[in-house]
Amino acid sequence: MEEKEWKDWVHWVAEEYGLDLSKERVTEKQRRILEAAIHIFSEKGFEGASTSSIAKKAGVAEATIFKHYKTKKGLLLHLVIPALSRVVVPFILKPVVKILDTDKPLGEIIPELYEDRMKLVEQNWRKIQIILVESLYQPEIREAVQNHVATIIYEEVVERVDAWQKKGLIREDLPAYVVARSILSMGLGFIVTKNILPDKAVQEDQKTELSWTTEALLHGIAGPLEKKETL
Amino acid sequence: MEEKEWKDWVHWVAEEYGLDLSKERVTEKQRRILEAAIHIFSEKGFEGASTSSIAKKAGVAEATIFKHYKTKKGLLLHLVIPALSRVVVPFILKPVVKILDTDKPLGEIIPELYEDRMKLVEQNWRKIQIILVESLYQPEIREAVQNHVATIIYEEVVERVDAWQKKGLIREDLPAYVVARSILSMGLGFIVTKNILPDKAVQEDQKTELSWTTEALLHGIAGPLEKKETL
DNA sequence: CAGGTTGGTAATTAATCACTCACTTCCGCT
DNA sequence: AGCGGAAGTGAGTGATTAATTACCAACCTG
Repeated sequence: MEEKEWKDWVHWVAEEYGLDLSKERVTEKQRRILEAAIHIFSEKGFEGASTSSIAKKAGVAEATIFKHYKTKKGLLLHLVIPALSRVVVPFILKPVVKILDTDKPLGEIIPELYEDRMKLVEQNWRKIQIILVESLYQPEIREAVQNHVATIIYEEVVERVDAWQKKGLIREDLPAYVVARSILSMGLGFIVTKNILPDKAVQEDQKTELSWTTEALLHGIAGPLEKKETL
Repeated sequence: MEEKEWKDWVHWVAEEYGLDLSKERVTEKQRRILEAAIHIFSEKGFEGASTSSIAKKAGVAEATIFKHYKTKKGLLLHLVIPALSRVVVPFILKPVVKILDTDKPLGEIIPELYEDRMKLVEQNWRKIQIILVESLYQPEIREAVQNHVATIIYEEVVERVDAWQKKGLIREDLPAYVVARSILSMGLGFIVTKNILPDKAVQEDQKTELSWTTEALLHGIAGPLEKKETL
């Protein structure tokens, strides 16, 4: 189902902005334009980046950009759309297969998931940054992120949690969506603190840090004198 | 100590950009310029906002902006600096007094802290958004956020956790900074999901949601069949 | 009321912006 | 070989940009 909605959205954007997404043929110069655009957009932001600076960095005439992408915003969307689908699909599909065919305890599965999701984020960081920032200013991108990325990831996690609850691996006295939010929050918080406070908030090697994080997530931070609330 | 460093930074910025921060006297028109700038910067981003549109929204001649703030960036910093100090100080000072003179259990203290920190974020959301986005592109702002906001908040939380660990309220087999990261992560995750997935990720009234979040934080999400890792 | 400071502005500036046009070059196809 | 369309470009376009100028009016202060 999400597959269909996603294609609808892509099709809508393509029509709205006159993008030609059908031909996958990209010339060398087009590749260089996209690469230069990723760098300059992520360094200066969409509005702060000039098409002339992108052309210069790509070693291409400015008119070439407009030949292929019609407008500056068209160029942006040509970056964003493939990046979204390339991040969404692995986020959704990989955990499913990975989890369904193992019987490892959560204490091992979760840090593994965190680890390769973080690798994905690191590899695509520039693109992700562009998408996050521009989703604040461009409604089409915001809607795509909300409806075609965040929602789908979240629902996928909720579904997994639900199954785990039935197996007794997760507490059943908390709603599945609260548990899902907790799992995602701890991962997000790890990434954020690792990037803005590298030496304060992440002091050991990543494996150790992730297993501590998982331990806190699974069994909480309360000490012996803090009594459990009755739900 | 953080007080001194903060003032140093403000002084440095003021000198670097020729800002006059000494005179607190603001005329009516200056107030309207700042207000218009907050709205337009947060809607279009710094680069996307034109000084002429700010002037128009403020009902002021464009030259008036430059009379007072010298450059467009000067105007930005005149927004950012007071906003930073107005967010930093309550974030740091309020929890200390609030916690030191109560003996409530963490199960009550933590949701209260989350709640009024969230109120603070909501009230200052436009300014916070500007600061976060521009810290990606403007090194001075990034450094201020890292060194004068994030670090200080983080260290404050670590200090609290340390004290709680000695009282037995928090597990002692996890490093204090990991616990602090967990507390901040759950709060951040709550705010983020509440804003991008309002109806999926936050379904009940805020009080209930916060107490569930706290419960997950304090006692974990693991079920009876997930055994505790030996640390 | 002379003299200086401050708040405010209309008009203008040079630079830069996204984008277009007329044109050439390249390449696959028959 | 040669045609046709796509790829690519140099030289601009008008509009908009941040910032400056030169100037006015209202204020204190002595």
